[in-house]
Amino acid sequence: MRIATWNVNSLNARMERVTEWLELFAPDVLCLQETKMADDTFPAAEFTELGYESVHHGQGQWNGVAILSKVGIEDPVSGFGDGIEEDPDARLVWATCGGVRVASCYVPNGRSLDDDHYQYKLSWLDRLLAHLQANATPSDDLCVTGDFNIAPDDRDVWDPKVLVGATHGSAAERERLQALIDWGLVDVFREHHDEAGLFSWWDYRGGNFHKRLGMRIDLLLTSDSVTQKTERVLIERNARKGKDPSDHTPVFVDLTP
DNA sequence: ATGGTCGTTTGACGA
Repeated sequence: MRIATWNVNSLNARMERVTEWLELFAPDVLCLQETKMADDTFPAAEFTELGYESVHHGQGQWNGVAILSKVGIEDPVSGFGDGIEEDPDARLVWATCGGVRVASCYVPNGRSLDDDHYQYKLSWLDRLLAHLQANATPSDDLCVTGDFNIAPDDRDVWDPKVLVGATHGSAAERERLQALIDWGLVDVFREHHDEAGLFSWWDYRGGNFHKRLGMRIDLLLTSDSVTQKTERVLIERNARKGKDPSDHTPVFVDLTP
């Protein structure tokens, strides 16, 4: 089973690239982030024609997350569903696909360390952990994936200096990510690759992709049973090339049956 | 020279 994640930076703008990628890589599950559309404009019928069931949690011009699956969409949940005040942003959707509980997450960017949005980012990550504690156990088959807007360590950014005094690598963010890992998840990409400089996002500006100036912020966090079944984890860098790419490229994991 | 690019959109703002 192949589970992929991709921040598409507008599904309207990216639909051709997404359908092309589905045909080329035939993931069983594809988690999307930043669809930037409302539920009533999500192109579910087009995905059905390609063999995918789907669930979308959108709001309109910003945010929006989805899960596409060829192996079933069971028990979909949008948002945290924890009875506390609803998240104002559409950033989380869950579904069980082929026996794996999958989350498509779009963690808040944070903007800057002195911005209210940074506190929202930290509290959002706290709430994700609380949601896991309340709704899952580490012995479940879990794949919590998406755009975390966190570079887990200094190998995951082209120059660690850009993270000094900035978001994406602050101690508080990395502590939140570590708390998810301590609960019972693994950044499964790092089970298979040690090198620095393997990125999933590159700023559109300044030719950063071609200069290899990026970050690895799109993560697949797997529970132990899923980690044990992992054959490979790949960043599909070619999807960042060519006409009208997203600024993120897909990352996927292949599991043995 | 203190920007650079895309997306939402038609004036800025978010990433």
